[in-house]
Amino acid sequence: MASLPQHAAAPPWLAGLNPPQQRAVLTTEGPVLILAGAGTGKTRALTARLAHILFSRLAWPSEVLAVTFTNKAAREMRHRMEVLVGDMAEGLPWLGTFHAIAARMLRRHAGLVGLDSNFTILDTDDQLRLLKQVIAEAGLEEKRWPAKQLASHIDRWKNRGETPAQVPPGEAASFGEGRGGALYARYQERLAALNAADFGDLLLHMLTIFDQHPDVLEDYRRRFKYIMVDEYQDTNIAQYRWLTLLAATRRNIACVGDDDQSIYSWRGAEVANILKFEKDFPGAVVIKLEQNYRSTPHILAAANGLIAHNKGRIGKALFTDQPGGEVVKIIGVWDGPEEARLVGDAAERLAREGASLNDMAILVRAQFQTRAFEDRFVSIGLPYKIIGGFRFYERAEVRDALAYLRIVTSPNDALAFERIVNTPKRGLGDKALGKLHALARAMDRPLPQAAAALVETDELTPAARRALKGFLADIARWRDQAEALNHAELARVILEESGYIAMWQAEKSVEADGRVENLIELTRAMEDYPSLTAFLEHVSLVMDNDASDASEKLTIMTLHAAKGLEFDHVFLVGWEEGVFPSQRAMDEGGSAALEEERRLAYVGITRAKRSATIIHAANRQIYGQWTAAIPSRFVSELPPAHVEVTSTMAGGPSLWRAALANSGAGGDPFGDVSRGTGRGPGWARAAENGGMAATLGGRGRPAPIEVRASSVSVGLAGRNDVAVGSRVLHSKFGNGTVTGIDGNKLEIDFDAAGAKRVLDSFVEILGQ
DNA sequence: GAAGTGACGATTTTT
DNA sequence: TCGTCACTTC
Repeated sequence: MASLPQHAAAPPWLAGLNPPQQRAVLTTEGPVLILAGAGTGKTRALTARLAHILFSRLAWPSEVLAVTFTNKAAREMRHRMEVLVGDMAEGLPWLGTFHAIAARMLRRHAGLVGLDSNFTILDTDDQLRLLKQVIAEAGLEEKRWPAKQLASHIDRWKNRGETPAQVPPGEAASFGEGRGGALYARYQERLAALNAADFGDLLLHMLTIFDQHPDVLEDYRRRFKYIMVDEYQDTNIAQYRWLTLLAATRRNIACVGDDDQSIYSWRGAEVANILKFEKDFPGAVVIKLEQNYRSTPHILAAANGLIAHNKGRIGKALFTDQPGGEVVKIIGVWDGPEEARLVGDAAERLAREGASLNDMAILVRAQFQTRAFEDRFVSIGLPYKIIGGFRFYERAEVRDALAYLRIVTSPNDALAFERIVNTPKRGLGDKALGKLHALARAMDRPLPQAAAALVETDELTPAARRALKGFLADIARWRDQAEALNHAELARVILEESGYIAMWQAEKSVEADGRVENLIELTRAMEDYPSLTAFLEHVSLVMDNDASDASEKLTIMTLHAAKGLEFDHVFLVGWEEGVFPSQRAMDEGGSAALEEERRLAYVGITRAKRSATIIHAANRQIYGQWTAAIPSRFVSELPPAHVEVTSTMAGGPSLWRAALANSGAGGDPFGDVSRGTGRGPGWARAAENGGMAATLGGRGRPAPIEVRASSVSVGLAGRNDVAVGSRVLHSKFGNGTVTGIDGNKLEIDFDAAGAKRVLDSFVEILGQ
């Protein structure tokens, strides 16, 4: 208490903040909605606000609830707090993701919902396997009623905070011959029996506890003097209810968000939450952060102009003090491969001019678009990384390894047991496992206990019995060793002795090598945690995979994954109707979905600090079909004063102008393409012999340099310098011998990577 | 229990 | 088109 900030001098945490940011920091009492546009220093204001509360002794660190969506955001906030307030940040026990905080709470009150405080947190994979069992048990056909679909229903219900009893009957009936609700209820029973909770349960159980035990709620209400929420536009109904319950008495809640960046409605996020904030919290102060510190004026103007086409926004307009800058480039190209070539060239040019590849990103709408870029960059040797796809802890081998660890720490973890009982193969097939399941059900005991009983009987064949007995003995031995060994060491012992790592080492493929590496990395990562339990809690809640790689790489990722990031140079590719905005999204969600797609475009543009390049192709291969495409409607929604439209096609600009003026059907130049030449192999040939050019109004352009569709006949795209037996070099897989030729595809037996099919344009002949 | 075959379907993804 | 998954076949 010695040095309370003086009112006369501005406290240090306000230094460098603009007036609205300062207001966001200083308005601590009562509900506050901070509308923070892209690049307006949101995190900075949020951390300063937290520092202000702590330094001004308005609350102790343990009395502040600060919630984020991702671990990354939580980590970043904690890190910034450490810089601002030093040690005090360590005492911020309630800074974390919704799930991490809810899990922490739930462990304290688990008994109130029939769980033990050491309950396991299931991930999607466990959840799915459990649901499969529930569906099978109900006598439903798995084919007609896929577990995945039930999982998404249950997810949706949980996102809305609905227990089985609260699901609207009509909706519950829509799955499994009217039994959706019963299946949900049964699933919850099974979870309770397993002493497990899925992600959705973490919050749902807390809501149940708050409803049924007002004293618990009251306790938290008293504790949290200040509540802060990041990315408020992404909250779902359960999170919203959880927050409003906690904030009800003190009403010191500050929500930060941007309705224009709401892109997760398909995951249960309710933009409505942010739109109705003032209604929920009468007297709320609304602060808009609109000064952008990231992008140049043209980029901002383009983004503003685009998002202005959305209705139902709170409304705000970003501005910047920055001068000058380039306009947003819009480039029309012939097809996907050309798009990749163009981006590759542009990236190399920027790199030559001194830019770092780390400061460039290609943003795609959907994962399938990454492929063309990967192909191109592999062939020209441009370093790139693709963000997304499988995360480290979702990989099968990592999950198997974790199951081994789980079965050692929690003897009754049936799901873990089931996962690895026959991995590696121990000769325990369907028959043996069937008996095991039957016994477990008859005994009404967890699987591992049934296994212990089963080996004492003659039920199993001698071989199976021996195998199961051996496996149980292994587990018991590891459990004993757990006390003596450090947990990372224990993990290594387990992976060795179980034969698990040997199983992958025995397999000669690049994937298997990668898996072995992942297992080694896993045991290494364990060393960063004090105990096995701490590590397991970490992996169930902190599923991110920050592969820190020092080398410079161009980033390829989805628009969704790019939210919150920034790059000097951004390439926005595939801006075609159907691709972006996504046809599927629009089919499913109508005009609301279109607006969300537009917000996604807005997020994309606002990632760019110095340059934004939008590309659209006239022809695109989707699911193997060549399709003529017209430029995205978003292209024509960009304010003309801030963009420059070009095309790489002869006679292009005028055609594209026509397309821009009328991006609907009728007048677009590519309508002719689809009618005139159809699709498939014929297309490529037409392009080759000029037939395509003719349909484009006689102004031909050279055929695409690299038509690589495998449907193109050998004579067109195949190369004649390779033969079976040729030694070749591939930029990704190294040296190998050609074992077969199929058009422009080669079958190659790589020395290191094994047999693969690759495109001939990717290999270099080494001589016979 | 491995390997081959045919049907199917295919956004966005965090925890 | 291509990858996944369930199911057949040796």
